[in-house]
Amino acid sequence: MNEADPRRGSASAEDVAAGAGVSPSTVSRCFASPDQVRPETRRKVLAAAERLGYRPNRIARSLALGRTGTLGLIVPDIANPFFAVIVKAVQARARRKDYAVFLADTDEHPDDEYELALTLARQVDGLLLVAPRMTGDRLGEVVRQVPSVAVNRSVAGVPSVVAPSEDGLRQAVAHLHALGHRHLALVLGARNSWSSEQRGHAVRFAAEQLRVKVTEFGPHEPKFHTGAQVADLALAAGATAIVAHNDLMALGVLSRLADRGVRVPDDVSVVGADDTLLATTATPALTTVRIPLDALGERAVDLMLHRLDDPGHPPQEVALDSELIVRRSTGPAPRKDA
Amino acid sequence: MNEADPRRGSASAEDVAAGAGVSPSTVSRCFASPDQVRPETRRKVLAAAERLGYRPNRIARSLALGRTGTLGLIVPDIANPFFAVIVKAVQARARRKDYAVFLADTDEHPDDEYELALTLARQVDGLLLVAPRMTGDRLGEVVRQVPSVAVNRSVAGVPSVVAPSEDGLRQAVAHLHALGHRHLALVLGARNSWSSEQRGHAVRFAAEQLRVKVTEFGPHEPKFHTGAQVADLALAAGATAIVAHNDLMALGVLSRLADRGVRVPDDVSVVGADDTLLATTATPALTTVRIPLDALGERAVDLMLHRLDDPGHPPQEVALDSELIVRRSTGPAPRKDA
DNA sequence: TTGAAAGCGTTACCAC
DNA sequence: GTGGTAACGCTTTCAA
Repeated sequence: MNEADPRRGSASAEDVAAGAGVSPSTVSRCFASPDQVRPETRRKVLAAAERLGYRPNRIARSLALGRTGTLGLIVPDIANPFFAVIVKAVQARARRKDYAVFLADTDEHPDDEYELALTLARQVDGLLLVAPRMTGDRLGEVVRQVPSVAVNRSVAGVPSVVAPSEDGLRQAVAHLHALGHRHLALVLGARNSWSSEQRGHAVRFAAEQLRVKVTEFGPHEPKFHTGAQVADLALAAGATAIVAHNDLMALGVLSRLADRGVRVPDDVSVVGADDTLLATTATPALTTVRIPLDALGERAVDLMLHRLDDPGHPPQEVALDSELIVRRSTGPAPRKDA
Repeated sequence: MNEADPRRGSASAEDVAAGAGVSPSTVSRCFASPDQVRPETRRKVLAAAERLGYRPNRIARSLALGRTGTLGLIVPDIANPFFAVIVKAVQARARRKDYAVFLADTDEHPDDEYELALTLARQVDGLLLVAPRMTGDRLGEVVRQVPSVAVNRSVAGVPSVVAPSEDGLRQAVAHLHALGHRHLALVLGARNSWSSEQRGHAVRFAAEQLRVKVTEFGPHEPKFHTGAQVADLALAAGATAIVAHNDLMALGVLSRLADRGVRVPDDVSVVGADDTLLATTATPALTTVRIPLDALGERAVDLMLHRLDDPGHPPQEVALDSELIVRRSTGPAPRKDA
């Protein structure tokens, strides 16, 4: 390596060693454990490193150490605001802890998810599986290969961090009940979605307690157009409030209702879930259940790192609270006799 | 390595070699260039590999090869739908080409961006810089260290892929003009935003050609609430159509208009830009200028890979077209005498 | 405190 | 076709 040419593939520890008149070992120590080297020597080395634009090669270090300083992150769909926020939080947290993040988007494809997990397994220290859609068996296999943490899916034996929407949804049903609604439509999400099932349960249970009638629709792909589709069915069923699996579907509902001239919240109330950007910017703004997505991501990283430090640790499940955020899209139920 | 224990840190090529009664070299060849090894031998090796759950260690391979099979991707903010779509496209394209993606979110912080780029430089084959905010000097430095492609920023000497919004905005103005609008409000974005200036120019120019009056507002932080704020001003100025810097601001406009009982598009037409998820899911759906974000991401990867294959290639700038997408939020101008 | 040398798992070159 | 060997850049004993 030519000193005057600090470009691609640039200086190695050996170059720096030569430049500082020390051995490569010492250079390594200067970066790994600076206090094991005499201050004067360290200065010399650091100067040479600076001059040569030296940065330790993480690849080589990984090979020597057996650790990569990298976390794998697998999400179903980054373009989904829900996951985007989690990704961002994970990214930020990991970086604070000096970890890089390998990102993989499965496009909601369970098979790809499994393959990706297996591939990533070998090149990361830990794997963060966000809302994994793969079967429990496969998940188990992945977990056996690499330290993993599941986000937003609870599986026995797998450390996970979830945000049960029970609290928020219970609040939502209570809110609607208080407004006089006695019949609500429940719009389910994807077929294999753990969170959809869980949300369904929560609504059903809360409604039963309050003697509110529930008509269910779905499971459906949690998309805008399926929301729109369900709006008509919900209306036909006579529901005065619609609780959607997520904000996106709620927006679909809103859109279709507007097309039909049905007023929100005067004629029908609509509730979303997740409190994504979509909910705040909708017209009317969506009443929704807020999931602390950033906290989800952060806790997942923390759990992972904790686990890496202490591999003997038993699997742990972290649960965060959700809460109802009331906005314009919900209002008093229309009077029957009106 | 115990044969019966194919778990973490599992079998190496040497283990497989032992199991198959061949040398490590042969094992390597079986995966790198299978046709250079006799079918029978290959079968033996593959069987042993299967049995041991062997997968080549990418880290070690990277070190030996000097290539990582990884692309670095740096974005200002993943939670921004605009960037999220690009990330997704890059991810998908890279994976098709057997590249993994290292993701870094800078949180719009130019200094972090620079540091991250330098760090990533050593562990990826190429760097994709999306809308980089760092200074030209630093950008140059990064580019000298690692093959890079800039997305949505055009810099001399740096290969890049950009999508000027001129076309789409010209179409937007023509569209409004054809509908009878003769006075439009132009809502600018951030003060130092290259794209805001560029978009402003495009609208002004097109409007001048068609003798459409333009009243400008801003520059403003490109947020929802600033859009809402401007709506009243635009109305007061007598504009019948509002062209916003991006979809988010357009939604702000929509929201405020709804609050005031102003109908869209009957009383006022609204146009956004970027065609993010927000535009499609708005009520009414937003007429907007589509930037082909996925194509932007894909082309960036292609450009990168092309460059890696042929390092002698001169920097190239790929420009993609933007186009107007007409949706419900625009309609005929209200008649003056009505 | 510092240096020499072995090793991490793979690939590539050169013999056989 | 296949095996031996060096090399990738770093960390880490073990001696000095």
